[in-house]
Amino acid sequence: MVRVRFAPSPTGYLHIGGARTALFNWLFAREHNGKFILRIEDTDKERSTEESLNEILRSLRWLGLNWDEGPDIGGPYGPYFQSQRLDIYLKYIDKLLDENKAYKCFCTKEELEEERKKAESEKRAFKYSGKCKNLPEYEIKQKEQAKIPYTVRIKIDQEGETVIKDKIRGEVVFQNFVLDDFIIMRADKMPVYNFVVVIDDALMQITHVIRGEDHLSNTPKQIHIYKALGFNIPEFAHIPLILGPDKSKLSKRHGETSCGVYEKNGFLPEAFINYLALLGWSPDGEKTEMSVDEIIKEFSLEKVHKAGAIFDNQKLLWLNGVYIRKKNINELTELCIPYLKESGLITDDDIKNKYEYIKKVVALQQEKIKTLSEISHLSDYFFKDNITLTEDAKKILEKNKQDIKKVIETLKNIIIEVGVEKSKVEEKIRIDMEKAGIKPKVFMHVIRVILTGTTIGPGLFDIIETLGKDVCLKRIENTLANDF
RNA sequence: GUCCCCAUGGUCAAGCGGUUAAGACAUCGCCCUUUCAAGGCGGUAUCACGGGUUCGAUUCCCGUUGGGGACGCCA
Repeated sequence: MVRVRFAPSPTGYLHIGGARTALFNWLFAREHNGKFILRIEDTDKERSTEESLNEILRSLRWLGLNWDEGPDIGGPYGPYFQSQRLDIYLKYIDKLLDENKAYKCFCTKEELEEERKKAESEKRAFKYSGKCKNLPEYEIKQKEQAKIPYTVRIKIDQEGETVIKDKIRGEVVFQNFVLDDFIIMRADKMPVYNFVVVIDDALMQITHVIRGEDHLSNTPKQIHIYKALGFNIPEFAHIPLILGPDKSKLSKRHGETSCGVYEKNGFLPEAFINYLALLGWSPDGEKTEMSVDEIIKEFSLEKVHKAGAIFDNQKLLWLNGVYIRKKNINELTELCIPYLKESGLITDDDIKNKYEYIKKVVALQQEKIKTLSEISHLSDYFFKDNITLTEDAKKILEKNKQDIKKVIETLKNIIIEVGVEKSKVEEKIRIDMEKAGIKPKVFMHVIRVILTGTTIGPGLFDIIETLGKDVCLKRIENTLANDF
């Protein structure tokens, strides 16, 4: 049975890199009918918050990455908060101490800091001196009685090498002498990440550890702990990092990295998943639009790339547009309504009373919007009483100054006479404008501008029909009042 | 600095010893068109470098260079 896990620490929102790590784990679990486990790494009490936790869970749910065991739903290997597993960790610390595989270290932070500086000035890598490794028993007792704080270090045999079997990178070899007797428990009795992660993965029966490449160099440390404790070593898969445009690890300084913000900005989860899955992985390089089911079916760790991939907002935006265009209009309307409401274009009453109108507007904009949030600024003239002209719109009027009055009056008569039904009004406009000696390009542009205030938008006759007779006539009168 | 990982167009990427080196995004033309999109057609653009191995290297090996990551009593 495949068991994988995603283990975020609740010290902030779920960022893009985390989301993709979660996604790859989830895909692997679903593909193999395994379990996807969510574990919260909240041993850093200072920085962990409840809000962060909720935000992370929210984003995972938004993406549809459902977990089989986790903090909110429990499971047979709980608890799923590391902060609730302290006694377990301490038990294993004691075990290593008893078996003489670890020792207490009374060195202070200051002492270590000095050694570290010294190593740096001598241009060599810092390694713990091993000063406390062979303290005589009586000295340890003495120090303990004197309540001198201590950390616990694991003994690392300097001979030999540690081989990581990685499903993506093959065998990665580290010489053991690059490691020192590293700390596994802090002076405040809190075990460190590299220790607890091993205990949890072992006890939770994790079979495959799929995580970011930034953890690759932690892995030899963890393997030593697995071995010291006699645990089975899981398979590893270190996935390439997501990079910013400058090719360094994607982070805040590259711009927006929070999943939650992508949601707010009107990205669709299916588009986001599709894009993320194809970052660092591709089934054949051919497919770019894939449903979640297809991705699950095709996913394999062996086809994951080794090199990091730059996050390309532009391509994500394009893909989001593809998904928006594929949405059926009822669903899309529902998705757009919150954005229209938030920008003050519609009220709860409008949603009840003018639903069909809203839907028409959304349908007209469907092929233009790349994110849901774009619906608002593209559609304001459908909802506002008074429109304002953009700079480009003003230019159009300026350019066609001498014809404006004729165009508008002709239009007014047409609407009064035949109404606004698309087919009728189009035919009539074309005929009457020609009679009046006005070129299509001129009247089309002028009408668009006086009805919408902008030079861009859906088809003109769609606009007229959707706005309706009253609104069209009102905007015509307003323009005539301006006296050209 | 030490250790580790990586290297096909601007970006995502196919390729797994013999190819005119796919495809997508972006970009640039053209078409469609009342505008903006969408769509259609076409163009520009890639194997980091140097050695091997081989009849033949983008592909295998070794170096160089370049990029990245890790080196905490953070996770």
